[in-house]
Amino acid sequence: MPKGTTLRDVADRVGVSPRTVSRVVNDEGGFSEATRAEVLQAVEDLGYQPNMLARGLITRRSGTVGLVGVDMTDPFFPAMADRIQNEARETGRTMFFASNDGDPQRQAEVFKSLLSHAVDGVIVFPAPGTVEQLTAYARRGMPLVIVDDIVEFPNLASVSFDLEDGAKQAAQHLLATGRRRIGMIGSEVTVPRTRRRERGFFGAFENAPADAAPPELVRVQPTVAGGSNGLQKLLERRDDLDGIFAFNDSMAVGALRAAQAAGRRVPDNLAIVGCNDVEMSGLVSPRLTTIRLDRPRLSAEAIRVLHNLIEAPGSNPAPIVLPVELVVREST
Amino acid sequence: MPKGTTLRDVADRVGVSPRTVSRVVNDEGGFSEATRAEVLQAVEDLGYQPNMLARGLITRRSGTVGLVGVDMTDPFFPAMADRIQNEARETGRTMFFASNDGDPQRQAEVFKSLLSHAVDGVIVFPAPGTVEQLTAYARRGMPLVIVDDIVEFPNLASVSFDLEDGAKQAAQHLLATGRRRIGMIGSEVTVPRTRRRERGFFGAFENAPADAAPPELVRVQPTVAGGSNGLQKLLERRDDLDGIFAFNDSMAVGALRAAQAAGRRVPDNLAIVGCNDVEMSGLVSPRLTTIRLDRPRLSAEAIRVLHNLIEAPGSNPAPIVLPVELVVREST
DNA sequence: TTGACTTACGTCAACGTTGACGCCATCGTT
DNA sequence: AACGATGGCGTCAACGTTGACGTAAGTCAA
Repeated sequence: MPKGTTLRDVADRVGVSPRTVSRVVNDEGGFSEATRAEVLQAVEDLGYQPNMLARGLITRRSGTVGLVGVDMTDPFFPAMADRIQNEARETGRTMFFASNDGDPQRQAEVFKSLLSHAVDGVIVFPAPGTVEQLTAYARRGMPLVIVDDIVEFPNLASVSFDLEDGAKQAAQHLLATGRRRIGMIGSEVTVPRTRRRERGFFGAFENAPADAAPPELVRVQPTVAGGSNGLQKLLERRDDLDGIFAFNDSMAVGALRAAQAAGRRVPDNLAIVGCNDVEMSGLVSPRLTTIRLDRPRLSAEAIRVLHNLIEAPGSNPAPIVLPVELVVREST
Repeated sequence: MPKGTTLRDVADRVGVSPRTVSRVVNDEGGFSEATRAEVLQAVEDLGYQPNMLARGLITRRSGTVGLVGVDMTDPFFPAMADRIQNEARETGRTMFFASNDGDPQRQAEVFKSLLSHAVDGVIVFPAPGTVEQLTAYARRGMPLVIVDDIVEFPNLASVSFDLEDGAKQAAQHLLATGRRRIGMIGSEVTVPRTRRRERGFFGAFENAPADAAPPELVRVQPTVAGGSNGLQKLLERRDDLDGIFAFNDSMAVGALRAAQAAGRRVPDNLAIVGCNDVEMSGLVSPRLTTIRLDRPRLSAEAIRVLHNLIEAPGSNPAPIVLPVELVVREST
């Protein structure tokens, strides 16, 4: 990119020093109304745009934020990106966008490059097992918002859904609707945050009716196929199950299909609760009872706390855990 | 963000000048093997990361590219973003991401900020009627790739699908399968690039069988509802239509629904061809015959030509127009 | 009238890096 | 032995901006 108009060009045209132009452009005060008008006119005439690289070099603020996702093609991710980008624009920042593909190595590369570009802050969906990697960046002074996990650290905020409670609600709902032999199809990817769903699920049985059987758990791949597989495994283990909680909606759909293929009627002799409320869950038949996550709110909170962190470097905000809601549809 | 490790820090530790460290880091040559090893070791030890702001200030290359879309939540957009981001990373660049919401004003703001950040190049899905706005940036020296339109200008490349030919193929297919009273549901948003589909459609009738009726055209909103509406209008105008080409798949789905609601059997007494091959088109019943676009290829070409432009500033590459393919399914 | 304050600027250096250029050994050639 | 070429550095300035500080003129109160 060739040279653009600089403060000096504007200054020369008006007949003041570059410093005065800078003051006007940044509205710092310390100039007369007449000067202000002249400078702004010249800025307009010359099409002056401040050079963020030069500005950032000295202020250590580049006017950028980063969004690091796991996989851009994840269906709900673009919506989040859109919100964050719009919000960033309103505070005069431009958004970097990258994905870590769930790979710690790759995430490290991404963060290196973001650091190189002196981003003002980053919202990240962490790759599995990278909390340490991320806190290291927070320690170096990078304002960071971790989504989907609960972390406490200076310069770092975390925003997540209360899926422990969601899982508990799901299990309680199954119990409350009379199910007594309940299994969970969990994910074989077990990082702390995925464990929480299992914790909530088992927690619901602490004061369960006396005739409730001990809950069952299998762990499979978090996919539709995994869900089918998980249901089969559960039925092999105990073929009189009457209630299922699945780790996510994809797995619930898989379980639903496998149940129907095995001749079970849902919900009559098998109830299924999913988790995540992706669009798919309302389209299958029967429509899936699931845990609804308020994703727009998650985006909004993430941006809000990121801006707070940028304004108050080094602060240590409490983790934000957003409530979730059980949506009862046809599968229970 | 606080101060990080600089060239000077590395230089002091090794006992050379910052200039030498710079040479090693950028592999410019002009240093001994021993020095090189020492420097790289120190870089490693200190966790040195070059400051792209400082580097960009002097080289006028910031190591960033921009991707400007119309609407991030557009279903196929994230896939494109993903490819571009991955490709950019391989050439050591980070990707800015923004949307113009189809609004020229907003697009102008986005470009201003990208210019501020001295992006090395931008791939843009232009907001309607903004070709002039964009060529102005190309003239200022910003390497630009315009997607979905055909533009010739220095410093600017364009990549699009040959939808004129696609529309022609669609109409020819309808004719070849015996349809003789054919209508097109066009878009009421008519910028040059949307007109091309109409041109191709009408072009197919130039050497049509003698018994083919003159083609009909209505223009409606490019949505599912618009498609339904369009079909009704066409049938009011001429209720013996036996073939429809819709501007896009959403409209084709709308037309399909309206046709079924009006008691037509598709394809028996009304054939419908869509355009775009979005996922939806293979899921409706009957599955839609449509024009398939090779979007991964589009992404790849866009990135390729952008890199060419960045390497050869001021060049004026020929517009790239990618072939499209008619996919015959059940609706014809 | 004086001195402290304020307003409206200007000057200078610094941010971290690279381009341009210079310098001193060392080496091979004639 | 003298010479040019080359390798391996270092020095200096510049990129465009802002922080820190200086200063001259004007204002106001005592």
